[in-house]
Amino acid sequence: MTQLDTAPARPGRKRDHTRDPEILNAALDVLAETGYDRMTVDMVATRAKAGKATLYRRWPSKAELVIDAVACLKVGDRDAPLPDTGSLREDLVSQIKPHSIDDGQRKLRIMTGLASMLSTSPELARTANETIVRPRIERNLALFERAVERGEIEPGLDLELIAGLSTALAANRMLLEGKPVDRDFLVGVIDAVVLPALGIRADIPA
Amino acid sequence: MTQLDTAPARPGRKRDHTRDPEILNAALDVLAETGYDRMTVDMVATRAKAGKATLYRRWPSKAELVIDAVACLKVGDRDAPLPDTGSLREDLVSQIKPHSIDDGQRKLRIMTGLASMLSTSPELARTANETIVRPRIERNLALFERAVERGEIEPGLDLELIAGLSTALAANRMLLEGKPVDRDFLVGVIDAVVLPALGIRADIPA
DNA sequence: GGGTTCCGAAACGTGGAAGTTCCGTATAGA
DNA sequence: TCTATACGGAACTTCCACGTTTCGGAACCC
Repeated sequence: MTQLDTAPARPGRKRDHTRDPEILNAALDVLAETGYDRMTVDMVATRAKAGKATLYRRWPSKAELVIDAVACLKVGDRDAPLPDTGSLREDLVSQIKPHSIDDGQRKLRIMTGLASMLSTSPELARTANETIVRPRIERNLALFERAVERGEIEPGLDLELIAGLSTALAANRMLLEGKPVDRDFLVGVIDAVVLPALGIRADIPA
Repeated sequence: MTQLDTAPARPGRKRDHTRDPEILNAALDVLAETGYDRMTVDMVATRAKAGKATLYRRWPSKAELVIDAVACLKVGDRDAPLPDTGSLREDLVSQIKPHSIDDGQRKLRIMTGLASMLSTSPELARTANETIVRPRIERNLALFERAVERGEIEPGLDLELIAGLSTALAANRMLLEGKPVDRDFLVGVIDAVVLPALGIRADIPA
């Protein structure tokens, strides 16, 4: 019905969409550092070495820019192969790599920056949940289910709840206690909470 | 040196300090509902049926008003007697009362509203931690230690970590999943995570 | 009772950030 | 080559919330 239906061929310079990821990444960085409310569009533009007009040409508002940035957030090592050592503990621990820790810290900071919006915008809450926390939980669930098939843990447990333990505790530690989420902490959570909840006694107590 | 050193006796109407708690409570309500950045001093004044000038006569800025409100937050049932049923599970479950659930939900929402400030203001982070989350953890720790003395759980566990499980999971559930933190959920956390982490097998599986 | 201060309410000044427009330059289509 | 658009950069407008001041009235001390 509109003139754009049949004639989208406009003259003039085309938008350089290769810059989109840089802008969205800059938005995520500023978001992680300052939080949604204190973050300004100027900060994002400066960080991305772009003009503010360029940003508003592509996203209608600050809110939509942030939503898109979260939605396009690199899913991290989703495609990385799941470890399969035959031992659930080894599988879980082998997932804790320096790269994975840094990635997790950044995502945690992004979630913190979004916190004030999560209760206001259900759409953003759903997007953030699906792109940031779900992938991590899904990986844990996959490891758990393989352990069930091996007979290492018994069926019937609330795996969903247990798979979310590490992220919840990590968020708590960083936000409230202000302590770093390092390898020792994550291994400690696995041994002290996750494995016991799965019915696996700590076999390396000393 | 100033005239206030020796002569604090000023004439005129005195400040009605009985209104302080109402104002601080209104501030906490608005904070829980809208979050720190979207909260305005006008909202607090209107909610408290007070003038904005009255608020600024007592607190020099919005930030200090909020800090004071959090610091003066009613510590809830800190003085309520600890349950002592002889069974750790009974002790933990008996703490879950309707009043306690509502109180916890409100405090969780306040923490959410503060989230954007926690990483900015260490003073506020410490205050919020001490008045909101620590009391709950301390109660759990006390119950745990009595269970250690009874021989119900073995010593040497990371009780500090385990005592913070329920609050961390409750925050996660409300903020990310948007589901209510009700009695069933809290009991489920105790049975599926807390007690196993303490080395107590679930004795009521069926 | 006079003077001083507090009260709630409303108007006011100010700064900062969202969103818009303009500029000079660069790039693509006709 | 000419025109229309995108680009980075900066000025600009608009809006909103902090924080201040003013006002009529009420409470308290002398």
